[in-house]
Amino acid sequence: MIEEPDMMPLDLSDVLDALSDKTRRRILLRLAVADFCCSSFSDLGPKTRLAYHFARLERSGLIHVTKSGRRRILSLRREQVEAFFPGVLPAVLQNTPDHL
Amino acid sequence: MIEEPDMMPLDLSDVLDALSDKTRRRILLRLAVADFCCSSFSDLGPKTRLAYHFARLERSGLIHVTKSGRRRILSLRREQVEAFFPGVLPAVLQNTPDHL
DNA sequence: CAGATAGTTCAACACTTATTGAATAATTAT
DNA sequence: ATAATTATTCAATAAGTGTTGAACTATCTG
Repeated sequence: MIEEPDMMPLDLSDVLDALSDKTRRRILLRLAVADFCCSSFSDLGPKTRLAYHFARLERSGLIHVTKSGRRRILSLRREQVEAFFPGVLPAVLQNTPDHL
Repeated sequence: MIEEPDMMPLDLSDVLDALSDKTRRRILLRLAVADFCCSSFSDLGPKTRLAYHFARLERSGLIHVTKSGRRRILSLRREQVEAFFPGVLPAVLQNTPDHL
């Protein structure tokens, strides 16, 4: 099995728009530490609201979602984002407080 | 006359939202080089459309507008943005191509 | 099989955004 | 005062955003 290159091109407007929401930034901040499943974020809002933001993050290309049993594992597409727009994601996340 | 501190607080969501538009990023890219009046950007779109984007940039706190005769001079609030969200603006502008 | 778990999709709603043409205001020049 | 320049404001329109509750799908457990 070869690693998927997963080089779907990113659009800076889409990325920044995805980053412009506080809930989405908080999600990304946690994913910068480790992968998590959707329900790990339940403290950030009701699941139906989160599902919307997960989908938003996925179609911007910032995260990747993998099915694992009945879970969906979210992971940050750090290298890809950095390859397209170096410096942007680190700068934004460094200015995103982790406290609720 | 004392310099205005002009420390109106910036909000990261507002800033990123302002940065998520390509036309607005192109405006900022030019303002990173020098101050310009509104009509200097006429190649980026009709004036009424630009007026909307100028207003959007101003209320996000990214630019400042000064009257000078019949002109309005736009300037980038670089220090203030950098003071609030270090690294964000440079990272975004470095990933914004200058060509049309 | 039934029941719980994990998560999405849908429809409805209120709100915001971006764009355009027409009208307007302010300033300067003749 | 008239006209030109610079730029904004307004109303209308079309499309996108974020939120919610209800319904749904899929998976696992007993």
